[in-house]
Amino acid sequence: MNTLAEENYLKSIFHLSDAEESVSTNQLATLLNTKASSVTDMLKKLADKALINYTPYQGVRLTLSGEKIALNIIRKHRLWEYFLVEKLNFKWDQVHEMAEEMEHISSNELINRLDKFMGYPKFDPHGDPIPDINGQINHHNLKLVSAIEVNDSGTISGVKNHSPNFLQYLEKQTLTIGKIISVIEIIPFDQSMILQTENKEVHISSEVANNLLIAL
Amino acid sequence: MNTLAEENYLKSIFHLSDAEESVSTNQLATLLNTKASSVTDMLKKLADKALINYTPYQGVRLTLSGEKIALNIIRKHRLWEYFLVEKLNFKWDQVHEMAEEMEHISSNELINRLDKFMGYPKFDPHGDPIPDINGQINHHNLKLVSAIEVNDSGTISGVKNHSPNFLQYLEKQTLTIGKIISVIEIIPFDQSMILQTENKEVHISSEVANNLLIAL
DNA sequence: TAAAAAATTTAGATAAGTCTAAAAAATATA
DNA sequence: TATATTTTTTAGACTTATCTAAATTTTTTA
Ligand SMILES: [Mn+2]
Ligand SMILES: [Mn+2]
Ligand SMILES: [Mn+2]
Ligand SMILES: [Mn+2]
Repeated sequence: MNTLAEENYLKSIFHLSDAEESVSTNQLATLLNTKASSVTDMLKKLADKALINYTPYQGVRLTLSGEKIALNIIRKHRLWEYFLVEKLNFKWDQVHEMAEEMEHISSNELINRLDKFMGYPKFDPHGDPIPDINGQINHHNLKLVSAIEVNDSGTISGVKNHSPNFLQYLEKQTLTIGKIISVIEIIPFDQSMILQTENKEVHISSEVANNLLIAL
Repeated sequence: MNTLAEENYLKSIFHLSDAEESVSTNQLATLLNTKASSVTDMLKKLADKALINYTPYQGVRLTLSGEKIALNIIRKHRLWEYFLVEKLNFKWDQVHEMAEEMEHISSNELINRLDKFMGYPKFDPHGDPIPDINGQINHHNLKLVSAIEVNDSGTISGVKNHSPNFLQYLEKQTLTIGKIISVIEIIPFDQSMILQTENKEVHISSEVANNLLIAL
């Protein structure tokens, strides 16, 4: 199988990938908190294993088999996060680091039984979709709160930033997954927003609005 | 903290330790499926970290802090095995390899919550006692089935061998943890034994009797 | 479009954990 | 108790994943 380091690279390439551009060495170095030269070494290894398409200086894309592995790791990560929150009563800001370790437990039989045990959840505690056993993801159409307008309302459904600091702040403002909000006012000076939540008015900065996802 | 390899060495030293003798390099090499020279290297490292007392050529013993770490890993191993059997419905012969990986998940908060979630079980699926949060073990007094006599009876409470082959055999003979048996006859020629189980008579070899533990 | 800047790769080192082969120490045996 | 055998350690090498510094390629900018 693949080493822990290889799995982390594949997952990071997946997260950085989009339809247009390929993923650069520096993007990976930043995300993985390592040096560009280390990334280059690993890219050669992953290319040898046919998990990525890599042309020196041209960045990298996952092959189909690389993407399959990445999706399986993300599936494991999100199912373990769900387990930690729903079964062991952790808060949503406490589970990411643990899941970073647990996602590398190799048994697929284990993860499939865990999935069943929890009733096949579709989203993790941060609103991210959980890939099913075949790697299928249930995308839903989310917008950044910063991109909606006064009087628009909807359900908070995801976060772009997963840092404990941010998640704890949202918790305090009752801006958590599933909560319904509407936009009362947008301050032109700094693009900060005044929101109506289920129980109070909340004033959020544009940075916060830029990292919060909503289903209209 | 400690690496995965260090944790596995500490656990193995613990399992091989007894009151009298210290653990030898070769014993460790055999159990860990590695070479004696590799063991020597690691023993130096663990001694530098004050986790073992090591004198070249004289074998090794855990220090108090080494033992604490070993017991914590064993606690994790056995709690995860319990989880896999009781919550995810694995059989007792399927869980050891998975637990070998899961015992290295670092969070103690996680394992303590898992313990609570499962109702603080005292024994793992193989009858082995689960150390509590302070490393205390609930020893109970078990005898090898090979050491008891005709007409003795008791409850099957543990196994010395954990191989899937052996466990599957026991399952087939309904010689599983908690079952009550009594000795009908011991064949002098080969020390094999005829046992009365709850629903049938079973004839077991002396090898089997030597790996099965009973509470009288 | 040539020079400067930025991004990426190569070269050479290092640390952890393993190995084989050889040397040294401990133990068994005659 | 000397010699043979077994056990253990040492020496030197290899692999994985990382690093720094230097070289190379690409991109930007004047
Ligand atoms: Mn996460
Ligand atoms: Mn998540
Ligand atoms: Mn086990
Ligand atoms: Mn067990």
